[in-house]
Amino acid sequence: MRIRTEISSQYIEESDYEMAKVANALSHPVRVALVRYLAEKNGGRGLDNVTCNKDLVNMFDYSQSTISQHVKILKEAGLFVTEQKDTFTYYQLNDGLLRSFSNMIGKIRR
Amino acid sequence: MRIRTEISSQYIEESDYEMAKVANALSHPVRVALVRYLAEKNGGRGLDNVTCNKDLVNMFDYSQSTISQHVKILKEAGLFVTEQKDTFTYYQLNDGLLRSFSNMIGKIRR
DNA sequence: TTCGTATATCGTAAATGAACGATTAATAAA
DNA sequence: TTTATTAATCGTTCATTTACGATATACGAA
Repeated sequence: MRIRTEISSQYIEESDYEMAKVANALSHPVRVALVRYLAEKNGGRGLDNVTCNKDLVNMFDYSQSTISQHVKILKEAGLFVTEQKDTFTYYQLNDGLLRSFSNMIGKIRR
Repeated sequence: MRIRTEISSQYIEESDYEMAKVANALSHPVRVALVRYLAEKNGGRGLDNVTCNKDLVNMFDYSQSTISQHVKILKEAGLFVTEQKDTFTYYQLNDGLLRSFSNMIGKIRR
């Protein structure tokens, strides 16, 4: 996402930037699948059911570094939150942001 | 959106590609604003109330060619539909796709 | 300590994206 | 016919993205 900052249109709102940020995180099929996988795996419960990086690498035919980078993008957008445990990094989906994103779409539509 | 096609993960689904395609179209704040503008301007009524390219160029501080390119991306994703009338190109929002996109998010969340 | 495992990060190549001015094509107005 | 307007497209420049292998770090196990 490369955005011009010098001149800002009077019409573009802060919420447009927020929406674009989340949409950007979801703009690659692997990242959509990663989100879906986490949503299917953990229903918002404790860490027992949460997925670590290794799981994701095994799940997708991409290298470890590529998965790590996709996860980083999801984290930076706020869709993934992480928790460290020994050498493992556990991921959880930020369902609140996903809901908020959905609400933003709804707001545009009505 | 640049995607590897040779090796396809067993986990990535067709719907992930569809979601990514729409998300990609919404991954720039100007395009989000364009969608919002059309949604606000036309409530799905006739062409009288629909917006042409010139309107958009006046609304946003971007060059005509840049707006045209953003519109093209929205059209290719299916979010904008167009109708020609004289030298004017009128745009309308494909609300059905926006709703369907929202539904896909809902499907992931539950 | 040494080895293996787990992840993040670096560096890189190729592809794509963003923004613009200039050009083109098509119609309307003069 | 000439001129102006609308909007798409071309060509260019520069930034970012994607994917990977290699490296670095950090911890646990042997």
